[in-house]
Amino acid sequence: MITSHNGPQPADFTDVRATNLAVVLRFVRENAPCSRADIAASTGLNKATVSSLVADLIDRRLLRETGLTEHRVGRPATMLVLDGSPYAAIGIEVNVDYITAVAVDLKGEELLNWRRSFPGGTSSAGQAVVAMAALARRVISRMTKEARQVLGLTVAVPGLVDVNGNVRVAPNLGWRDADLAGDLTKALRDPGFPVLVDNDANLAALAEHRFGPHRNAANLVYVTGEVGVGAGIVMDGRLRRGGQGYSGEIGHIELDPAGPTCRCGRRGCLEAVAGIGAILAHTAPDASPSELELEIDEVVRRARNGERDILALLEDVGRHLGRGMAAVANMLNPEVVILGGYYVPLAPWLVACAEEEMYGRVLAPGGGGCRLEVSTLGYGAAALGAAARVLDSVDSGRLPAQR
Amino acid sequence: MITSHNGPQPADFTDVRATNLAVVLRFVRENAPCSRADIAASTGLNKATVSSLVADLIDRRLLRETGLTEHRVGRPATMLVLDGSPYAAIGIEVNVDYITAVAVDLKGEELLNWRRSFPGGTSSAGQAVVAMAALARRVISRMTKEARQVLGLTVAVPGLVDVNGNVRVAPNLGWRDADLAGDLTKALRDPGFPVLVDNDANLAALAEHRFGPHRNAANLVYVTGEVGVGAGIVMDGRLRRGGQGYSGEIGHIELDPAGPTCRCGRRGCLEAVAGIGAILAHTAPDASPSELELEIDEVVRRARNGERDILALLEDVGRHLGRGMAAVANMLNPEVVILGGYYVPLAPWLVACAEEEMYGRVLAPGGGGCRLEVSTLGYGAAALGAAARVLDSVDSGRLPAQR
DNA sequence: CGACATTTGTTTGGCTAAGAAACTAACTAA
DNA sequence: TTAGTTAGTTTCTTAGCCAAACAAATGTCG
Repeated sequence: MITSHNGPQPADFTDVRATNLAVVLRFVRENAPCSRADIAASTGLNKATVSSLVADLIDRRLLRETGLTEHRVGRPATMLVLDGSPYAAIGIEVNVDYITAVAVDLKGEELLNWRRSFPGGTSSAGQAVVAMAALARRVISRMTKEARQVLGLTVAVPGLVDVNGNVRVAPNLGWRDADLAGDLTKALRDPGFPVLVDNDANLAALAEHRFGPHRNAANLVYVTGEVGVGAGIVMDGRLRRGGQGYSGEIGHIELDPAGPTCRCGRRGCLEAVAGIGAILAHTAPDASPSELELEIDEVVRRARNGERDILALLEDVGRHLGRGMAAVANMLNPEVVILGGYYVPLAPWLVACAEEEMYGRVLAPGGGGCRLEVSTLGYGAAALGAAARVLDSVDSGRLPAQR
Repeated sequence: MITSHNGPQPADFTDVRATNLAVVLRFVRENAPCSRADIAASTGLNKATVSSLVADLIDRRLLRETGLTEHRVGRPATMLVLDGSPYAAIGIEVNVDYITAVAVDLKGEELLNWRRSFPGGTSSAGQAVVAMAALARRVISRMTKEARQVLGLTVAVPGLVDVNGNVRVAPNLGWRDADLAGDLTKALRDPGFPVLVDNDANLAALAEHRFGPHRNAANLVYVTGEVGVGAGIVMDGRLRRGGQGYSGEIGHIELDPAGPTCRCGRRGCLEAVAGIGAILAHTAPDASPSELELEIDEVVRRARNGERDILALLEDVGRHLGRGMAAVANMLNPEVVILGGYYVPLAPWLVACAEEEMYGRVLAPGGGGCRLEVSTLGYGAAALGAAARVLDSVDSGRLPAQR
């Protein structure tokens, strides 16, 4: 059944074509190498239709024929695979102390991953645009040199990004009301591909949804573990941004009215009791943002050494985290909640407690089938998701123009 | 853009037709009376296509031509309206002390609204099926007498209902693992229309989404105010049920580890500090479920009289409720949170406090545009939503067969 | 080895349904 | 009466899916 998801929009033949092109593309992505006959059999599309769709996709160099099948009864099949080579999707993540750029091909293979230090915490949005544009230009020129067409660029920002891609507030960067997408487009002088901006947690969720081990889950939540705690929500296979794009702001869910003071001014917020800050408040109260990674390494070292107070601290944080995740699981019933950011290195000491708390608090029998897992995508999840955002629009049928 | 929302499903012409029929149907629902020319102009469909679609819908008696327009320049337009008369959708709500059945026509006009007392709290699911089937048969025969074709029947159950319509747990009814949809279909002996089961909060949310004053909101949350507190979540225009169908279980979000004990055994759950039970625990600790309505009336009377202790109690509950709703608003960023059930009569004394707490706690600027409102649909919201569930499948293109 | 079975992918023709443009219809205004 | 305006239909074209026949390439078995 076809359903337009942004209100009553009529459909026509080009929509059918786009839908079916996307179906074939996604099928090959998941089942490569496969033959036209496989596609027809599995999708229910007619063989003739599949041939036509595949021809179109080969013309656009999204698919490529590889060799034939080995000895079997009947005519050997021509196998098809994704042809990543002529395209690239760019994701950029801006953060307190660095900017990361990644480029991936259609398959999601990482083509480059550049990190460049940048004083995000003390720079204006304008300065960030200049820095991002410079980095982006280098990435674009590298891609061009490799004869790849850039399909799009998405920027991941730690903060509230509205549905139009304007950054409303980015507390750690000190930005307010910045039209990042517009300014960056201008700075790149009409680059000929879409430039988008989205929240980092949203994009990390997208990365998990496309590349992670739980990519089959239609409902998942990604939780960032930085100084701030945010979430990206995928429900029914798509990112859900809410009315204005501010969904997933779980950091200030109040878990304990008698808890410690949060930087938002209230008490006992999830962020204050289970954020990375809650750990560092005990171990390195004066750490600057750029030292976070080092400090966390130190916490990991001490936990490995079995230091009692650190272990107790982590258990405590884990329990609070579990309580917060129980709220998430109760409200959204996702298949999986994925912990990211600095929760990843700390996971060995956090997750058991968190899981126990969570499962004990989820109302649905068997926890509603919701698991608590740790991200395997590393720190670059948001940048990777930003690139995935570009691929998503290809997957939903907006194919690059024919050669 | 067409997007199939349950995985990669190919599209063909019948999908285009179904989509466009649904577009026209929805347009007329929202803009009746209107002419074919209006439809073409607003939807972007070609005039010829609209004529063909409208002819089809008139054939199926979903639309009807009314008179012509009054004197204007040019040929007068034939106006179109929804033709509710030949169809009916049935919604049934089963509860602790009664079963409600409503029937609506295509426009959502209520055709009947029958309430029948039923000891849900002490009856088995099997007994409930017998009672529901008896009631349903009377409704069906009444509809048949009125020459209406029944398009479907949906049952609203206060409890966890999985994605297949099985009731996993319904604490207040004492049910577990009941295949209500299957059993009711059997009891009705192959009724020739779909029989579905869903959670009451989900369906009430659907009722608000279709009939309520905020029907334009693509993102809304409906909160039940009964002994239990649950939510139905609409995001991007559709009900979001989560992985197994258990989304919206906000009643046991833990707001205060030092709070009063909840019936789930833990402390400080939203339900325990802001549920209706939290009020009655102070005013009528021994009330049985069937006396709830009376007891709430009594609370309203005393609040109207300005009794200090009652007002303080309601303010306190309102503040806790506001904290819970802040968690909802932060996580989902809906356009509106709608309070239902017994919160409605108590709203005059609850909402101001709740709003204040909520707005103060929502991180997004301006509360993320999220308002707190009170349901205007009355106690029958879930039953009405159950009927709306049936209309939804018509609206998404599954039209009844041609005459 | 050759006839036959099996499987793949293409070609042909038919059908559905949307769109463009011309046309008919029914009115107002002057 | 004539011109202008808007509504809705008719006719024709086109996109694109499907079914069925067919061509191609291989294995199998007598």
